[in-house]
Amino acid sequence: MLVGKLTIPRVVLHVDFDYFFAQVEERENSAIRNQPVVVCVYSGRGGDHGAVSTANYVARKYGVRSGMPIIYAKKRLKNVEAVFLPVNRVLYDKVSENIMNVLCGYADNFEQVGVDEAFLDVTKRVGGNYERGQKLASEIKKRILAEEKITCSIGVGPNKLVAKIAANSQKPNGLTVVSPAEVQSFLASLSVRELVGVGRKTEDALKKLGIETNRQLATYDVTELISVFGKTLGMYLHNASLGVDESPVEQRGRAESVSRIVTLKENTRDLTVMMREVDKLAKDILKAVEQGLSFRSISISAVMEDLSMVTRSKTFQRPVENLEDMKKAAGDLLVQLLRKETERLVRRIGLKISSFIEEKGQKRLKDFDMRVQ
DNA sequence: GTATGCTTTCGGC
DNA sequence: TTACGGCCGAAAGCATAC
Repeated sequence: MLVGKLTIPRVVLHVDFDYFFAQVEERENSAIRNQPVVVCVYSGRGGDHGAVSTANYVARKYGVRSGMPIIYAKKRLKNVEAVFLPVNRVLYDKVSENIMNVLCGYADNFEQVGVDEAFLDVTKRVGGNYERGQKLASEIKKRILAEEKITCSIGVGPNKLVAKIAANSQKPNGLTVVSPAEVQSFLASLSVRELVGVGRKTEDALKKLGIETNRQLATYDVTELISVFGKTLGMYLHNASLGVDESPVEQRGRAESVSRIVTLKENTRDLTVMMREVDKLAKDILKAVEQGLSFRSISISAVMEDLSMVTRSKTFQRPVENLEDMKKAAGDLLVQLLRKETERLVRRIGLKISSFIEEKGQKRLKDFDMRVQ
């Protein structure tokens, strides 16, 4: 108890850019502000084939959602003057970079998550004070609006888990502060599904124990949880339900995987046609991977005509050396996959690499440098 | 048993 | 009535190691 009083609580911010891609488009053309704006990924099949990436809140009012087929969104907006735009990743990435640079300047520790989210540990600069934390969050919102004309939603809490749930609780343009004293009552009534680490299966398993809310999870016997979910997940669930999360805010390293996927011109089972695409994907992936980095895992995925996805992957003992080896492995996996999938046609084809390792020469040099210092 | 690593599928944006 | 991207990391299921 004494320790608790002497320890300064952490102050962590989760910043989430509101309906990011569509908001950037609104910014670029303020005339569309009050109309439904739907940012789309058009596939290579022409017309309105493709899916919705992001929609602004005006469009959401009409039921438009991320991942929805474009044609379906159009139906919902047929009586309204709506704006459909193709994704412009180069632009969004630039805006994201600018904002991330601003955010970075406000943090003791900074962790970017994807293109439109970040965690900031600001404990030191606010002296563990939540009123100052709230002020800082408010200042950050103003600054981002001033510099980049973008609104965001911020959650403030004693750790990443609570900060993220807080940010999610009020959108768009929200600011939600959950001080350490408020954590338990804030979480109590929320579904366990809000916790990072609880997917559909875990949710179902918890439901079987009669647990649906964090309150129920928090009061459930922890040894019982461990006997059902194992030590790691059991302890995690217990702590998370109480808003306890010690994971540090820290800069992420490189991505753990790099993948590309493409929609075929038409559904097929023709290996030659598919390998032509795999060749392009492989080259594209290698271009995107930094020099001196190699990988041990290759995965091929096929989205079938009914949109179900099937994947095959292989992890090698030694790094994959070149494009030829990569294509060979991918081809073997694809053949393997098609031997199992004997009926359905393939609609989309994807390739992924993972299990990255520094190349030997480089690593040794780095280790040596460390040692002589 | 639990931890760890690999494979496959899921889900958020 | 149907309709459907691209990317990432998380989740889940398993096999094997400890």
